[in-house]
Amino acid sequence: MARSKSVASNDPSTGELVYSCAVDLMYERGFHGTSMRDVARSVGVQMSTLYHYFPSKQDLLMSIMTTAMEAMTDRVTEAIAEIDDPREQLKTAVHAHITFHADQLKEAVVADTELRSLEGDDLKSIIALRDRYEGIFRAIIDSGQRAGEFRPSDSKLTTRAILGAITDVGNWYRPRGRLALDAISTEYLDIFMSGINATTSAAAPVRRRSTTRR
Amino acid sequence: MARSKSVASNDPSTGELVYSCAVDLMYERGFHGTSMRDVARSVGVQMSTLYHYFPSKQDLLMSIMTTAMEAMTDRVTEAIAEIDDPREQLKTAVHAHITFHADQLKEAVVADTELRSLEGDDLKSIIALRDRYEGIFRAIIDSGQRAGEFRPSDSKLTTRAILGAITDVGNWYRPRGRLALDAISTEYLDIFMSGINATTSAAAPVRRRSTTRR
DNA sequence: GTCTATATCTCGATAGAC
DNA sequence: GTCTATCGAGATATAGAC
Repeated sequence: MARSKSVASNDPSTGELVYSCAVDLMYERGFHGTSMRDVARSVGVQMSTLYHYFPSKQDLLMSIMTTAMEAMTDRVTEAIAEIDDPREQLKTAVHAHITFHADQLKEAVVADTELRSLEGDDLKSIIALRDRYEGIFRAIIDSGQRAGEFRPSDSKLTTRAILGAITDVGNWYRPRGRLALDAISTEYLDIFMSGINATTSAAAPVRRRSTTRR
Repeated sequence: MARSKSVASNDPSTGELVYSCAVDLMYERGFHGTSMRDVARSVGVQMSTLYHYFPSKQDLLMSIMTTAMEAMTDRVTEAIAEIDDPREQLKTAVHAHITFHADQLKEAVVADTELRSLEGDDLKSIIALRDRYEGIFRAIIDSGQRAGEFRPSDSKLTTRAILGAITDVGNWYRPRGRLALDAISTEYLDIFMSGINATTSAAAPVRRRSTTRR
């Protein structure tokens, strides 16, 4: 499990390895379930080497969570930047959120679940990033309601319902699983947009997924 | 924060206090973030006293998670027992899940989030309880699709979408919050049943919540 | 930049008196 | 059933050589 000798040219640096091994371990066991000894063993260095790159375990977590939250925010912001229609914006934002959770699964889950391991200013800082992120989705819901495209509802609650569902994808998604990523986000979108009822939308197509796997 | 002297007659026993203080602490800091010393201090006894009631910290967690999962399963099972219509069943099951997360918030969140702190047979045991619980919801979705009341979809994914959203309630719900419990479950149900679109269900009533708080 | 070595503390758990 | 006392392991973090 430890690092092997470099052979190719652009191997990850030790600093990058510390970061990524910490992400792996904290994804599986959580922050408090992961010791700096575990991280060092996983990287293949002595514990004191970790402290050359990060001043403390808390700092290591902050680095992971900040990076993940900002990457996720950038991804969604850029995805919807050129779109005006709220329905298309929501579709795109949901897809971006889900694909981020798929291809940066571990970072995303750590960012989603380790708020309670932070204290003081660190906690405030990440809460601010989270609120900003939720605000993107809520703004879409609000604008859709103002435009009459979405029915009136408590937009904060509606936002939480959608984000709760699509963030949960990180709790079960596995890269080589049964479902293609597009199928997942399409199905979620259908539920949010039209619900599961058969009667109120008789015109809804009976869309069946192909058997394609990614 | 420690226990004060008993005055009334039916105070909780020490064993019950160990359990409930552990739930409180693990809800706030997680299993690995909570030490047996923390629990003992919170109860107001010495650490060795805890081991008179629970043979290990793992066992204490198992007791909490098993109790919570079984209580949640019983609650939903009993709630839908006399109901035949899948739509009514889903409505009732969602309401039961959300109210359980409201009035047994801490136990529920611990049960929802500490799977990764378990190992071996304990892990298998709780996974079995979780699968059985998800199975209740999936059976409702399946029967609704067979009856033609719900549109065809991947029922496993649909179940996860719904459970993901309503389980997330435990991450933000606070007893004296802005929203009444019934308003929360009604809004979630509306989204699952009919979606957020305005156009596909022009007949949908513009239901506005009263300002009542619980 | 990585090592050896260690300081200091807290962890889960137990022995045994009362 | 609760206490005092303690064990051995493992925690975060640092000092200082190379």
